[in-house]
Amino acid sequence: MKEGPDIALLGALIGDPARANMLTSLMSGKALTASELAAEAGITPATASVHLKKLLAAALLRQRKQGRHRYFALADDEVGSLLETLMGLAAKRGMLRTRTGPKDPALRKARVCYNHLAGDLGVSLYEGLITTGHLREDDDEVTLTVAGQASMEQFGIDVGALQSGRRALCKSCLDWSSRRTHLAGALGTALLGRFYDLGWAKRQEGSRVITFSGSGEKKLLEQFAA
Amino acid sequence: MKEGPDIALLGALIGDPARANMLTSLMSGKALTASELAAEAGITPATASVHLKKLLAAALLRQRKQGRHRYFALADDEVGSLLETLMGLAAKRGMLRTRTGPKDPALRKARVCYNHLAGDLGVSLYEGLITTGHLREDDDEVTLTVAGQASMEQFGIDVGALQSGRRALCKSCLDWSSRRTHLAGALGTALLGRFYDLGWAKRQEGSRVITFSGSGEKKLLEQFAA
DNA sequence: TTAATGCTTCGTCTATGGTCAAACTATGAA
DNA sequence: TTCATAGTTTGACCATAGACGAAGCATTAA
Repeated sequence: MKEGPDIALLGALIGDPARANMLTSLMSGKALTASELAAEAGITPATASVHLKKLLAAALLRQRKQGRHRYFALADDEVGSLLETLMGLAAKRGMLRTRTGPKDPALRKARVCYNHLAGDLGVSLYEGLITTGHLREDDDEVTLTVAGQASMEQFGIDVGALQSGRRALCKSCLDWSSRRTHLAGALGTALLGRFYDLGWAKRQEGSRVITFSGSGEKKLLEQFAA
Repeated sequence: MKEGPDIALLGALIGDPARANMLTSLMSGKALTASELAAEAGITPATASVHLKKLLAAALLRQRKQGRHRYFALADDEVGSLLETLMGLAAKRGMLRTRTGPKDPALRKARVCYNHLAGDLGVSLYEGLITTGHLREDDDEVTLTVAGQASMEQFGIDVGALQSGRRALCKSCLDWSSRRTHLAGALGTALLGRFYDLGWAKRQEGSRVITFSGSGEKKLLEQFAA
């Protein structure tokens, strides 16, 4: 038996349905209160409190006190990517949650995946960037080409600043609704932010759905998926 | 509650210590038998069997039957990367396993697998026989060529007698230490027997380790892996 | 102060699921 | 054939941990 990191601890943490629901809800990047998370998981506040305590202890979540509320959010991007990886694999294996709820086609079209664009539009964006030569895919590695960098700068994204950070510039992320890949990483986040700034899209309150205006969607496809 | 992939299922699967140990052991890419995995996890074969069944059902592992053994390996690279992500995060969070155990490098070099030679030397032998045209591989079928038969006769092996038996003359066998194939079947057994007879190697008492003399190893490689 | 809300802690209950021994099946060797 | 080894299945046992209600803090508003 070798020594090494204990993945069982992490797995068990994610392996409880209530906690998994909480984590999934937090993948939008938005911070939620303890009560909201309890409702999201379908448990009483008392039980939720126990779960949140464990998630905090493992540093999967961070907490911010604000008045009588406690807001919880994913601890960092790494936790987000781990959850994304898990969802991708679960989707491929056909492991779907059975609990029914409002079926949401909007969620399938465009939503935040942690903090970048996912859904059909996210996939279109990604594939458009590939075919137009802005991105290159080699063996699961995704890189921004010179032409792509120029195009991004022109679109109002400071690629140099993004590259200087610790975070990977480009990363592919498996989309669970369409089972195809979309763009994650610092660039993915920056692009989504720019879409907000330009008024092309905005996030629906308390949901992971992103609503694009008619013209916004059109411009997005023209610009990147032509 | 939204619909989506069920990451709790995956998490719970990885969250059990015994299963986590098995998965971690398989991260080298090597295939291991059910018994070996049981030992790795520190549980009885019965319990291991239950766990392996679950991991197979979730398509986290794939299985290859080989004689009395069942070799298990990670299903694909995606499972591997998920585990790596988990280990990375666990390491960063300071979640470390403490259990330690011995690992035998001699076992890795040369050992008996049933009655034939396995380990690095076994793999070298097999690959040498292929490249020198003594063996031919077609779609998991392994056959001795005419040139190979002559060479074996010259080496002191009565191929005709082996062929008359019920047992298959040549068979490939997956090597767990290098995850490559080596030679099994009647010919594999006969070759190992000849190595013993010639004094090139002998079997260590009460162990699966085979010790080759310096000259024996050299002659083996000269003869078959030149 | 009092009341209301948000959340946590405590005590208890319960069920899920991991564990093993023993019996059984399957494959190979003698 | 008979024996040995590898692995699975079954059934019983039991520990873990997730669930809730009630009570206890903490913060805000009046």
